[in-house]
Amino acid sequence: MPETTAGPSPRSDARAEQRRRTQARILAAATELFVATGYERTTIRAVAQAAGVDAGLVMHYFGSKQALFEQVTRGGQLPPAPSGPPEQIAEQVLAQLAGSLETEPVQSLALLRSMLTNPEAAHTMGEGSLRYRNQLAEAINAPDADLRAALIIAIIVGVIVDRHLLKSGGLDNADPAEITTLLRPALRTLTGTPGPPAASPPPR
Amino acid sequence: MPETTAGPSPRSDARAEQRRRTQARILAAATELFVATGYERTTIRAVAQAAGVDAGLVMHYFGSKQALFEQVTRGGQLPPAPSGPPEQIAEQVLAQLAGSLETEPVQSLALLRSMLTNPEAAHTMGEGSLRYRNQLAEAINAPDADLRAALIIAIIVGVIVDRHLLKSGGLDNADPAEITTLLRPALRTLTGTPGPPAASPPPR
DNA sequence: TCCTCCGTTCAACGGTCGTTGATTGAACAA
DNA sequence: TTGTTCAATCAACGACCGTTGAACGGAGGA
Repeated sequence: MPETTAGPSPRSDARAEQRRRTQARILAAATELFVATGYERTTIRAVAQAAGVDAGLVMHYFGSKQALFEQVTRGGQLPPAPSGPPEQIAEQVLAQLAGSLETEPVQSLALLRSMLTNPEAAHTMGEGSLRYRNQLAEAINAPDADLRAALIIAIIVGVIVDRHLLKSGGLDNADPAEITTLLRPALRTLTGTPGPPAASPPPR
Repeated sequence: MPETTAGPSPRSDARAEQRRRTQARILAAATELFVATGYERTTIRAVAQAAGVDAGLVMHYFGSKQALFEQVTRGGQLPPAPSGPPEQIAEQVLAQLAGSLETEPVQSLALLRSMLTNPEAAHTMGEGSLRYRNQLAEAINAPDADLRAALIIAIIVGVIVDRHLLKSGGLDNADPAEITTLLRPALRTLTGTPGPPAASPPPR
């Protein structure tokens, strides 16, 4: 028994390093498979093979398939909800969307794809989404702000689903800048655009 | 052997009637389960039990689980793509969306939910969606009509997914009329609204 | 050196899945 | 009636799943 009770081997331990590396490899393989094929089709054995280890080791480290999935999605944080003056909300949402279009937020994708078949995943994302939506609604000063916020989220979800999950939707390979440019006027009709009279002159 | 070779027993056959009824019951149960839980979690045994028959009978009538699924989604037809003057396209899309918000198009939902986990389903809907998108793009006269059409579809998909599949999205229980009212200006920014100078005066 | 720890593998379990083929029993034709 | 057809059931198969517990083997401390 070691002398200190306040930590797992403070000295440099080659085995602990190896353990961490293997865990990370398993987590990476699991993330990739969950995103690619969803919760149901992803098997512990496939994750283990992709990580180059035995299936039993995955169980030993993560306890169960469900726990592994939760560990994967734990890393996927929603971006901070937009705030500030209403005319900037659309810009913030568009900026976040642009980021999601270029570099895939793999954890969120795993959650999104899996929540359609896995009730646990639906619950996990449902909570995060609710917080984001409430903050978004708060930033929109309108009597129907809740519905407007829900629609904005629905649009974002639709674009991400279309691009990353349904590969044949027509938004794959599209330029993120063009997408945001076309989406800007549409989102502004939902965020309020209160003050300025002539907001978006259509190019004609 | 009957006298006519041109049809399966033209006289009233109680067995044929019973057979048709059972097949319909299986198909209804399968549709409901595919929509509710997706392709992977739907088992032949569960379908059979919900229809009050044996699992073997489902196989005998439909051949395989995949064939049963295709039979279910075969009935789900996309609405005719909008056409006519650009300023009416948004209205036609909104009208179709309103219909989808009130009475669930169960076959399309089964496809939509399952295509996120089942590659075959993704391919099936990908074809139908492509036709719809091309027609929609043709009705929009703009250099980036293809991308605009894809975005319109993405928005519709997002709204339907949010309302019917992710139950916690904030669009469930929302009034379809309110949804379409809020979505109208947003869609008009995508369909073009070409001629008239002052198209949509924001309520102020 | 011997002993212990621990990352890792291995074989196997109970269960469920899609699928199959033999079998039953009632409705039909003769 | 007798024989045939066919909707429907039943038991079982092989495969794969998540999960478990015993066993192996190299590294670290004595």
